[in-house]
Amino acid sequence: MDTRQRLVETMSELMWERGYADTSPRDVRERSGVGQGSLYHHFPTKRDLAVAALERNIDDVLPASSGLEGPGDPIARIEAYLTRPRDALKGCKVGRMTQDPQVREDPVLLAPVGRAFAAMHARWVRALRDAVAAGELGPEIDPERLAHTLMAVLQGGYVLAIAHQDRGPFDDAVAGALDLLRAAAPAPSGTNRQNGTNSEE
Amino acid sequence: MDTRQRLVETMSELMWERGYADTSPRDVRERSGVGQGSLYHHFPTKRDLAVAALERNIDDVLPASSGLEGPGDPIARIEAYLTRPRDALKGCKVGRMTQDPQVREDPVLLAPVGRAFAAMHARWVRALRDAVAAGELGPEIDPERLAHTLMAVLQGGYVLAIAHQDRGPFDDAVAGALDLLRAAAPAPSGTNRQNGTNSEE
DNA sequence: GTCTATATCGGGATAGAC
DNA sequence: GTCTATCCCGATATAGAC
Repeated sequence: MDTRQRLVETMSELMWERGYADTSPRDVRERSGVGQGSLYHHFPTKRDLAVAALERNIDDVLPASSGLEGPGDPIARIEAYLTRPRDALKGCKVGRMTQDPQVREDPVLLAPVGRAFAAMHARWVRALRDAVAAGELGPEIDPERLAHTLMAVLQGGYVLAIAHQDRGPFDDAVAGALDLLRAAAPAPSGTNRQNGTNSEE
Repeated sequence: MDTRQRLVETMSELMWERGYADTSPRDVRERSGVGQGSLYHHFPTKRDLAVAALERNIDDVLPASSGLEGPGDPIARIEAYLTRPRDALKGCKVGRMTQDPQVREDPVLLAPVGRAFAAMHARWVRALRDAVAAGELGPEIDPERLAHTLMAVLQGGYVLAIAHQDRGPFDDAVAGALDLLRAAAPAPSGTNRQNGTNSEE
């Protein structure tokens, strides 16, 4: 791995762990082993390095959601994505940035975050539309809204987990959302949840 | 308002706006107009001031949720609390703390946050239990879980709003949660949502 | 490209007079 | 209780040699 890559990689880690404002060029140098001259050769400012690191973190997180558009039963895809393993106490690499004062105030840093959330939202919307089309969610469900709701459950779940220093609340938040999705499923007759197939009666 | 109060008040504002790590004693002095000597007379360290400010912010936020334990229809109380006016782009005074690296690492600062979330959770649980008891939510609903889910919707809604620099996603997240709650309501025969009273048929 | 040296500034206090 | 002065350190670079 070349120097530039090492810098980006290290900055990405630190931004996940400590955010942008609280990560210093010194921290990056020390963890990466890259010297002062090299750092400022590759990235004229801390902010430039942060932009690269942020893009990297986004590229790291977005692909994980590709399963939402997968083939397969829409609700199963949604459930699979919601319950995929996550380090609840570390939080979201991307969502975290929204709480960093120096990121919030800097359109250049905030823009990629906005784009990433928009891309996630689009995926959610497609999956939820599929679920409505498949009759797994009632027609009264608005996929655009519900997409935001479910993204919020994840982002907020991290907040709860960190506040309690316990991943339980995160898991609860997700499980509660799934309970609600199942309870909201149209079930004209019989509420058998064991059989996910769309048997025609 | 005396000096000490002014310091706490100002620190509270700044912690809401910028968090703990990124707020300096200097910022506090400049906004409050309190001199250097006074500041360190009342609070030996920045951290001590932060603890006081944090408690203040918690006392500011918690009472707003008292309506959850209302009298009145449980689902109406829940809806009223979820839709109460909030400044989505500023975020939660208390939840914000969980993303501040220096707060996360400091048990003394994190503890009040954990207690506040636990208190909120308890209120949510009581309201949701009431809703189940009133037959407004199905018996398959677990109030403990759903409480975390709904708290996460709010906390995560702030994240979405800031990422998009638009309160729309926050409102969507809340509205989507309400849609789901209504869709999940037991409706043995007929799905009339206009009439929220518990008519005995 | 990388190294070492140097510079400026603000953060977070402490000291002691009034 | 409040004021002014002072201190040390780390953040964020810049300079110029190798």
